[in-house]
Amino acid sequence: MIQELKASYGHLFEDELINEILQVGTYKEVPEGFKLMEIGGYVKGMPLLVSGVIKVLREDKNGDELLLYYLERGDTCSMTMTCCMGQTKSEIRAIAETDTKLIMVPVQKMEEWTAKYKSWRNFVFESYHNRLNELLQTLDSIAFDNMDERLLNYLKEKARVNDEQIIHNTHQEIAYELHTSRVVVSRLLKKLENLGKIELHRNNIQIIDL
Amino acid sequence: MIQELKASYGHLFEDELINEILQVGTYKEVPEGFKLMEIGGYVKGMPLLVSGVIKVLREDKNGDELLLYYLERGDTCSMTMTCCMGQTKSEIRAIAETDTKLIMVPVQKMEEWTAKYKSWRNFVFESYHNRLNELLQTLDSIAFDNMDERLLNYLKEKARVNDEQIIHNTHQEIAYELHTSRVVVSRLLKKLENLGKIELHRNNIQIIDL
DNA sequence: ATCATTATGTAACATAAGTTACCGTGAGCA
DNA sequence: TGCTCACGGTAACTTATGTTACATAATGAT
Repeated sequence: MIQELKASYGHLFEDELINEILQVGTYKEVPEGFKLMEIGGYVKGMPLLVSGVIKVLREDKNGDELLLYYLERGDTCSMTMTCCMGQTKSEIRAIAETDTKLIMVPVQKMEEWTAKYKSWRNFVFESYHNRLNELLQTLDSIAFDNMDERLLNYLKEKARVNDEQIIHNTHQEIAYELHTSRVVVSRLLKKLENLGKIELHRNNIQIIDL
Repeated sequence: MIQELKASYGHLFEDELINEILQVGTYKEVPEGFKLMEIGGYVKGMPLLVSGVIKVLREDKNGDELLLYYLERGDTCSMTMTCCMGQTKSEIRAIAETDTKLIMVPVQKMEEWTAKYKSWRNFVFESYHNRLNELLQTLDSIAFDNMDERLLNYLKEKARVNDEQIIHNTHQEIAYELHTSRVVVSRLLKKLENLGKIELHRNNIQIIDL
């Protein structure tokens, strides 16, 4: 755990804080698809992401989803922080996009460290900053872009976080995360294929040139 | 200034912090329509809202706007906070929806007080929490609702923050804040009038029963 | 090999929203 | 009074997206 922690957070936190984290934090590995947080659920710990990717989703009245953003190494979940503090329920769902390693820190420490460590304060504020900006970007995309642009962004982002030129998803799954229908996704993907930007295969999409 | 501050924040902050705010803060009154923050602008102070309403807007590539949410008494601008800390530019525009009174606090104090005062920490975190949730609600509305529902929400929210049953806006202005066209707004407003929910007049809308 | 299941392709149609155009009305002003 | 102009009403049309339906292809299980 100590190597993992230092590798991802050593440049951010002073040694004393690193030691505190080691004492109270618990190391956790979760497989792809693991649900880390459910809407309406209470939060007991705050996750520090060591490796892997977590996708954060929002749900509509019918139970359908919408992808908000990804969390990556060095990130933490701001929603969790706010929830911890206020003892309120989670507004989002968090699912491991890939196999993921993380360190869980008990909620109480969060407040304590904010007073005690400047580096922790910076980390927390920067974290909020990043999450707010990512939410804004998502909102831009939904409010201002057509579905074809959103799909293109989705493919790019997915390829980036997974560091792969092949998207391992069905059209149905993509439709679900973009909150649209399978037919629409198939239609637009076919257009992208005809433009030579991607190649469509069963269960996966090969990115040629986005 | 001291009465204003105590009235809006006295129950939140300890006396010592109130005194610090009085020493370094500057009292400001701005008229309706005043631009408090521009996209791309740097932030020198953090606003504590004493009275009035501020609307927070996002801009698309073409320079058209979208209303994100309102700030009210007791609120502060989380975007400002994050910007201050990171010395980054503003991602949003803030305009006084009504005549507004506020106290501006220099950025440097923000960090200092976070270490020093528990009540300030709570205030800052709660503020982030509220803003994140409001952004999520806005996002829900845009991602999941049709324009008629968004319009309805808009009217309700506008009536609420201005504490009035008459909306003093042209259809064009409403269209602008919802990021749609005047014709669409007129069309949907007429529907609402036919349903007996509102009455349309020149330059204003009388709310009957939303 | 046969069959069931799942993924994808595609047509045909429905609907919400955006666009263009034109008109009437009321407010303010010369 | 009459002119101008901003505001709002509405028709007609386009486009993006959602929906339904069905066909075909790939996969895996038996």
